[in-house]
Amino acid sequence: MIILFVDKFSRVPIYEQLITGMEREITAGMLKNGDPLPSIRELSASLGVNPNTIQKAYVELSRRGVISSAPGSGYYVTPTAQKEILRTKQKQLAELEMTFRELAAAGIRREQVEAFLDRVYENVPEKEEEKS
Amino acid sequence: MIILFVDKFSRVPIYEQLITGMEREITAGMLKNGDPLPSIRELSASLGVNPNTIQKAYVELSRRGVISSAPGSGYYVTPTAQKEILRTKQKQLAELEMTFRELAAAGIRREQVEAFLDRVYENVPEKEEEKS
Amino acid sequence: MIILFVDKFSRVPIYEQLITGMEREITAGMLKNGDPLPSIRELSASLGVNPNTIQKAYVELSRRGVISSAPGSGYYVTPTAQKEILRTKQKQLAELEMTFRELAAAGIRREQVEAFLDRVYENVPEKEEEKS
Amino acid sequence: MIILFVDKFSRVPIYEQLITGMEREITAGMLKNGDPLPSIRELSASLGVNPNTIQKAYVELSRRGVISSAPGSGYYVTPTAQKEILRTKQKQLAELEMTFRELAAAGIRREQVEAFLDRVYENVPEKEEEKS
DNA sequence: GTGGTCTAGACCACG
DNA sequence: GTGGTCTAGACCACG
Repeated sequence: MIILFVDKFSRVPIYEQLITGMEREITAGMLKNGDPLPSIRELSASLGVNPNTIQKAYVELSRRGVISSAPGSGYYVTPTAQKEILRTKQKQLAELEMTFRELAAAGIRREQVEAFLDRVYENVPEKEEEKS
Repeated sequence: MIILFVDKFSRVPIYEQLITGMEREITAGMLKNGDPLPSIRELSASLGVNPNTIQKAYVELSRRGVISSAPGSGYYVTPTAQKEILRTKQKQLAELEMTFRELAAAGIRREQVEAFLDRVYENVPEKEEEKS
Repeated sequence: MIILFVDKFSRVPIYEQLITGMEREITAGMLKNGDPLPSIRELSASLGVNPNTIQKAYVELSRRGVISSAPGSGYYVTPTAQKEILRTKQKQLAELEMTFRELAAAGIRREQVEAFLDRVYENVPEKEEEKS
Repeated sequence: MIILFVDKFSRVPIYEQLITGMEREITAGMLKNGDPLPSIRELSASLGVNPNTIQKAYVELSRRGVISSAPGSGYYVTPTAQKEILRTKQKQLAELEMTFRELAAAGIRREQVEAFLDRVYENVPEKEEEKS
């Protein structure tokens, strides 16, 4: 059972929230290689989100190689999903470099960032190498 | 002499670029307590940006307590500017917690983040206590 | 049905009149938690006020936590709207302290202020506790 | 010795601050019937305020009958100053009626306003009838 | 000169 | 449809 939430008041577009949510389901192992994704109309109904918005998220996830559509039978998780997600996350990290330079320049010390990371990484399990 | 650049084609709104740029000028010590900012019209002309856009940035910086307007006379850096900037940057860091949890969950290991931080913090001078 | 009036010739800026008017609608119970506000274009048309001016008011109300924008869908009254409005009004009262000290110093006696308050508070209903 | 302060960062125009300040000097008895006001150039120098701004305040105070100019010899306090000041303050109070209605409608209870007035009126001496 | 407000109109992303 | 950003240009009060 997939659990996704969308916050329509967020400045993050809903389709991006959907992408992030699906990626989370996959990295958490709730959705595995070959598993079917909920149909667009199903997810649209359960989340109260416009079908076009679901569609947009699915198309983008397909573009990234995380999911794939089998004509007539919906979307399913690809074998390379985990790897592709990791790749986009690494790109995201790289894009934060300018932001962190600003933080550092404003006086935020590395120790504070380390404390922040301690919070983030507590309880993060060592990810065994899964080739999925 | 203030050096600001704006990229009109960036997906980051111009007024946000201006806010970040002014904050950088202040944290870098190019603009100090009591210093006047360039007038709206002046900056508008030198950057080729509409005065309304400059004003939007100045108003937001005022709201944050970084600058203050003396109507009829212009905008000035407040005594608490450095502190207010640090405060907003700390808030920005806190808001990145979810993002980093996603990165961690996707398999980005702490060592990789530390390498990232090494790059960010090389050449960041120890900020001496400035009381002004 | 929302009833707002703006006086274009007032020395009070239109966007401030809009803020006060919306707050009045909410405190009067005409707009409740979760209710959508009129869209910017709609209100612009019905009041004969430029959309930018409407937006300026909406943005300030958002900043105060009274309303919230759901991009692509519109603005909505927040659950905490009543509380936030009360908070800003209390701040407004506090800011009148200097003004009243001047009145008192000039010889306006407390009895006269009490008579003034009698007029203000006649017909003000006891506000029952509304949890929403 | 007259003590006036102006805050160039206030949204209250400087010339209004000057008017209020002069009225305060008079109601406090620092300036009495017939006393000369500081010359415009003198006050301009001591406050660091544009002479035109001082002039504007003096003209408005003259209009209200609080001060009067003797051609060639500057401005002085009129015999009716106290009375005129009281009159304008009463008008100011009346103009606050709408504001207070909004406060009341938002849920600010009369008891809270009374507490506010307690603070304002503590230490306000009973003003004996001075015809000046 | 300065900032503050407002209009008119355009273009964009998002749903 | 919705809001968000931006430009161009005007007018005003204030100093």
